[in-house]
Amino acid sequence: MQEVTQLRKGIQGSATQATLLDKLRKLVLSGEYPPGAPLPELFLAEEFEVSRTPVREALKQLENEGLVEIRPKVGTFVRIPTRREIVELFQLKESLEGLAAGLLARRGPVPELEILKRNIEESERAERRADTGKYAELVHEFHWTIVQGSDNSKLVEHYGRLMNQLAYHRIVLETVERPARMRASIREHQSVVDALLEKDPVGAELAMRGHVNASSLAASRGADAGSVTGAEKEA
Amino acid sequence: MQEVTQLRKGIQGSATQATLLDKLRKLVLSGEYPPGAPLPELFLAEEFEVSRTPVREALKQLENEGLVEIRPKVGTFVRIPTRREIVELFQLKESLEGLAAGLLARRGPVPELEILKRNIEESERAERRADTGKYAELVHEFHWTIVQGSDNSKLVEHYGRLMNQLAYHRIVLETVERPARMRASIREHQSVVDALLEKDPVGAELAMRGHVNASSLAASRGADAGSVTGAEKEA
DNA sequence: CGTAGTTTTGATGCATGCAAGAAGTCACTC
DNA sequence: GAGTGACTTCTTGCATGCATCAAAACTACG
Repeated sequence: MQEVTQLRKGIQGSATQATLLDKLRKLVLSGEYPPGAPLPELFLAEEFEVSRTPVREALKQLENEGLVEIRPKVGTFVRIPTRREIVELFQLKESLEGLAAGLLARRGPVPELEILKRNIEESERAERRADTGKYAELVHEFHWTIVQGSDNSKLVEHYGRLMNQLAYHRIVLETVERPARMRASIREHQSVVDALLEKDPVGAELAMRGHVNASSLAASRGADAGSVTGAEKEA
Repeated sequence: MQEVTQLRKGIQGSATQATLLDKLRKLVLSGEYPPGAPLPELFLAEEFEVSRTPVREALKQLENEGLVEIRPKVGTFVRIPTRREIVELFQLKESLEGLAAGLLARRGPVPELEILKRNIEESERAERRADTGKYAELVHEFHWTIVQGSDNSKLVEHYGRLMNQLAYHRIVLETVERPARMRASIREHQSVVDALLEKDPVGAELAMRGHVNASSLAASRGADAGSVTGAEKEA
């Protein structure tokens, strides 16, 4: 095993660490390792055919991102999220996306606007086809486009962290954008774009915040309904 | 040296790592290691009388916090901040503190209000005495009290990261709350508290954002004036 | 004198050994 | 049978060695 590793290191360069972190993050986010599951360094090291050292570093990073909990001298575990945290994260989401929309509106004519318009059209098609998978993907894109269009790298950075923590709760949230809300959600997207077209920062921010808020309300209601049932589906 | 370390480990438990991280962070934030300075693992290891491993972990953490930059296979360096980043961070600060003020206003009667009122009184005294040190400290406290009063742990967490990155730019920013702005700043604090007393979330948020925005404008103007001159003062 | 190729240096990235500690297990006592 | 104590096991935390690689220094050549 040692020789194999050495070889791969020689070939791949030091992309090992970043790759490893990504893999681990994906496994936690997807629920492959469910909340509460232990993540022993040695086990993961063998799993990924590296030594404990890079695994350790990756785990520390994940702890920093809020996905796992390291109990000193005991072990690392996938964090168990609380409902309260979800509410808190949605409050943050609202604020950050509102900021992004406002900044984007201030930027004048930007390519993002075309992308958003097309996104809405596609969303409508997906809604008509009742293609919830495609729809969810488009929603995700819509929000990210606005954030990245804010042209504020620090905002993007913090938003990314936030979304990682929220994506982690996707288990709970996947039931969210259910058909009943899809139409309303699209209308809200449209009004955000309208404000952007009119270069109205305040309007854009308010529209965005209203939208996120509405989604979050639907989300928490959804979570109340069937929270645990969908937990193992993704794995 | 090895035995000494072993001993200390036995005595102190595993508080070593957290302590080390704090020390390193402080050294970077204070400018002891100025922007651009290299941070070789071996050097730091000897400096703190530990091995490279814990140093490495601490450095990775600092990279994650945006304070240092790790160039693979080359080395770690104290990050050189750009002016643009400062603007970006202030935009985020405005948004997050606005959110916090709004949330706090929604919470009804809370002990934080008394703290804030006292803070303003003390600030006025400090202003009359032209005690800029005390005044800066009070401003810091004011803002943190509001954020922590939001009762949103995730907000506090993200705000903390943000402020670390901003504190890092303190070198540039310290010239900010100059006497000319102190009185205006206190008035703005007062209007925030007024809105809080009236349990007016929207008003509180707007007041807070207006205040942060005004500070940030003053800050960037200050930075434009004498940015580099004060750089070594703090070290 | 400038430039390309080569060597040397110095730092990181990873693997591994060892000690310390926490948690669960088992036996022993009352 | 229940509770308490020692013990075993499993895991982390840290130290250190070695291979790798980037960049600087040096040399030779045009």
